[in-house]
Amino acid sequence: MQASNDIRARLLDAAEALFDRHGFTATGMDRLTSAAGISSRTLYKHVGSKNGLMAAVLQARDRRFRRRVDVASVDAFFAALETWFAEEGARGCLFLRTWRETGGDVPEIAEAMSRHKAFMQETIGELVVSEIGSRDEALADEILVLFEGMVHAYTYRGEAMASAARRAVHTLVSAARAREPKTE
Amino acid sequence: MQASNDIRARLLDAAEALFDRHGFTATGMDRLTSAAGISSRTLYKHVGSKNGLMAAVLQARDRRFRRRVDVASVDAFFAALETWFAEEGARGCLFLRTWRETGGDVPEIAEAMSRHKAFMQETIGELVVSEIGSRDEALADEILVLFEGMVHAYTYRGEAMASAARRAVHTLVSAARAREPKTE
DNA sequence: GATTGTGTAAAGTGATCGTTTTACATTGGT
DNA sequence: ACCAATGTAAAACGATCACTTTACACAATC
Repeated sequence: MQASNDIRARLLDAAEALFDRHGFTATGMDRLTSAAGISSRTLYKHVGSKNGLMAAVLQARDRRFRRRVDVASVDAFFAALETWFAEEGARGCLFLRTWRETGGDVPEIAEAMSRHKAFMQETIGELVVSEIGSRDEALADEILVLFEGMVHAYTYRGEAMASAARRAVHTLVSAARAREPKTE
Repeated sequence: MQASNDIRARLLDAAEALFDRHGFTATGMDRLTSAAGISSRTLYKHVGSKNGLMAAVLQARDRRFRRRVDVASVDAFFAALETWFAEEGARGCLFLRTWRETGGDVPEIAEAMSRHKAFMQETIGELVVSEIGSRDEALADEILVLFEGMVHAYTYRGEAMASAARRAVHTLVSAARAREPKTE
C-alpha cells in the first residue's frame, strides 16, 4: 500500500510535468511510463486510461494549487500566484489547456476544469468580502479576469504581467472601496 | 491561379475551424483534406506540412483579427472583441493554445504567436495614447492583462467576463487620467 | 507452504499518425 | 496538337498511437 502510494505519486508527478511541458495529446504513454519508471501494465492498473491519468493529474494539481492560494488578502493571492510562477514556470492554465486540447469532449477532464474554476471564483469572491466588507460579484468578476489574464499573459511577457495585474487589482479594489465604503 | 486561391482559402477556412474546435494535434490530415474537399497531395503542394498549414492558418487569422480591432478607443476595442466572440464563439487564443500544444518547439508557430502578441501590445499602447494623451506602458500592460483575461475567462464564464473586463478597463483608464491629466 | 496481490519486461493488438508515391484526368497557353 | 501545370483517388510508407496480453518474479497473508 505504501509502495502503491509511492508509485502513484511518482506517476502523477512525472505525468504532470510532461503534460504541462509538451501537451496532453503530444505526450505518448511510453514517455509517461519510462519517466515514471513503471510498466504500462501498472499504469493502467492505477489510472485506467490516458484520460483517467490526466483527470488524476488535474485533481492533484488542483489540491496543490488550493493550498498555495489559501491566503487572507487579494494582494497576497496575486503574490502567491507570482511565487508559483517563479518556482514552477508559467505555461498557462493546465485545466483550460487540456480541456480545449480535447475539444471539451472528455467528461472527466471537463469536470476537473469546472471544479477548479468554480473554486477560483468562490475563492476570489471570499477575498473580496474580506477586502470590501461585503459581497461584490462585479468586483470579483473583474479580479477573475485579471487573474486569468495574468496566468496567460505571463507565459509570453513574464513578470511584467504580474506587476501589472497587481497594480490593476489595487486600483480596482480602491475604486470599489470609494464607491461603497461599508467598512471604514 | 484563381482556382488555386479558392483552394487555399477553402483549406485555411476548414483547417482553422477544425484546429480551433478540436485542437491542433488531435486533428488528423484526413479530417482536414475531406473537410476542405481536396486531396492530400494538393494540401502538401500548398502548405508543405501540417506545421506549415497551422502557420498559414495563424497568419490568416491574425490578418482577420487585425481588421476587427482596428478601432479608435479602448472601449471600442473591447466591444470589437465581444462581437467577435458572439459571432464566432470563444475557445481561447488559438495562437497561445497552438504554441503550448506544440511545447513551443515549432519555430513557425512560435513566430506566428510572437508576431500576433507583439501587434496586440503595440495596438493597446496606441489606444492608450489616444485615451490618455501620452504613452503609458504601465496602463497598457494592465489593459493587456485584462484583454488576455477576457479572452480566456470568456471560454468558461461567457458574456459576464466581457462586461467585467469593460468595467475594469474603464476604472483603470479613469484612474490613469486622474493621476496624469495631460489632456483635460 | 500454497495462494493472492502487485510489480516488471516485452511482445502484440489494430488503428491512426503525417507524409510520399503511383497512376491518371483535366485544363490553359504556345 | 502538345506540353506543363494542377488537380484527384488511392495505395503504401514506416512510425507511433492507446491499450492488452503473455510470461514471470517477489512479496505478504492465511
